[in-house]
Amino acid sequence: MQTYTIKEMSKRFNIPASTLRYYEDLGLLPPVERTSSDQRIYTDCHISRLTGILCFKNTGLPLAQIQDFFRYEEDIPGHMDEILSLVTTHEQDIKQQIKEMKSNLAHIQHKVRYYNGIKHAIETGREWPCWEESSS
Amino acid sequence: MQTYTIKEMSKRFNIPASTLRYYEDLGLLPPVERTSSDQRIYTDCHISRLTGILCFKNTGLPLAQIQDFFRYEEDIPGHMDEILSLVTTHEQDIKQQIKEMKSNLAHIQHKVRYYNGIKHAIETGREWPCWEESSS
DNA sequence: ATAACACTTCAAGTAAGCTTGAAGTAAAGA
DNA sequence: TCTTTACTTCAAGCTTACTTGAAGTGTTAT
Repeated sequence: MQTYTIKEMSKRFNIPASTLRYYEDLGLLPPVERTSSDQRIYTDCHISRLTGILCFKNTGLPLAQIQDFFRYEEDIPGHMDEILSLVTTHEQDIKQQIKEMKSNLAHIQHKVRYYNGIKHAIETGREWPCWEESSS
Repeated sequence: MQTYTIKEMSKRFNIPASTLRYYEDLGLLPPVERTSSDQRIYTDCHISRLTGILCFKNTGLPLAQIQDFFRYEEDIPGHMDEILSLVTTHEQDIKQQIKEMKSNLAHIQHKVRYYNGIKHAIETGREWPCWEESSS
């Protein structure tokens, strides 16, 4: 069975070892085995759990709700409604976030074009280009 | 000239009045005029500034960098490089965020389908549907 | 006029999510 | 063997972004 040290996990997921310990303290990660000298030994089950955690976390779900999700998952039939409510709500939330992101991206891109226009005008010593307005 | 009370601004942008005062303290909002009894009078310039702030903030730019941006904007020719670096960096950042969001959305949607499958199996009293695997 | 409510300042408090430091143990290389 | 390096725990500290509370002033409704 494949195992991983805390350092390997840290590199693989690009998060500090301290954060891995913190998540374990919170109960977000399932119990981690130890070597005789108390060093953590992670397995593929931690890999997949951490992947799940980061998928939720990176889309803005608070750690407390991520915790809820994995607690519900211990007894799926007993928590069907909570689980489905959590994931479908979060699905809608992500869709909304993407929409807003795209709209905001358009605004930022407008600014990029605007300032590039000014920069070009300054460099070529020409007059202020009046064909575009301030964006902020 | 159109003016707005703090309450109107609060409703319009759906942020508490205390946050508007806080942004003003930080210098994120340009100086706000007052009535004889010291109540804030916002104008369209605050509307557009706040729109800009929220566009940055909602895409994850920290308030400190938003502050930088608006300080740079006071003297655009003197800060061309900083401004362009800030906005283009942030543009790339948002694009990356959207990409990751979409990928994470796909994962969450997989979970939604997975748990809906289980729910259906439970409700119809049928056996566990083996055609789909755990997703977390 | 008097109560209720909205606004003001300013300092202190809160919440989330880590991060750091001290003090100790253990393995690995010169 | 000695030193460097990596890990350990646990509590305390930090950062960001607000939020709340106290104490006071002003405005509005009955």
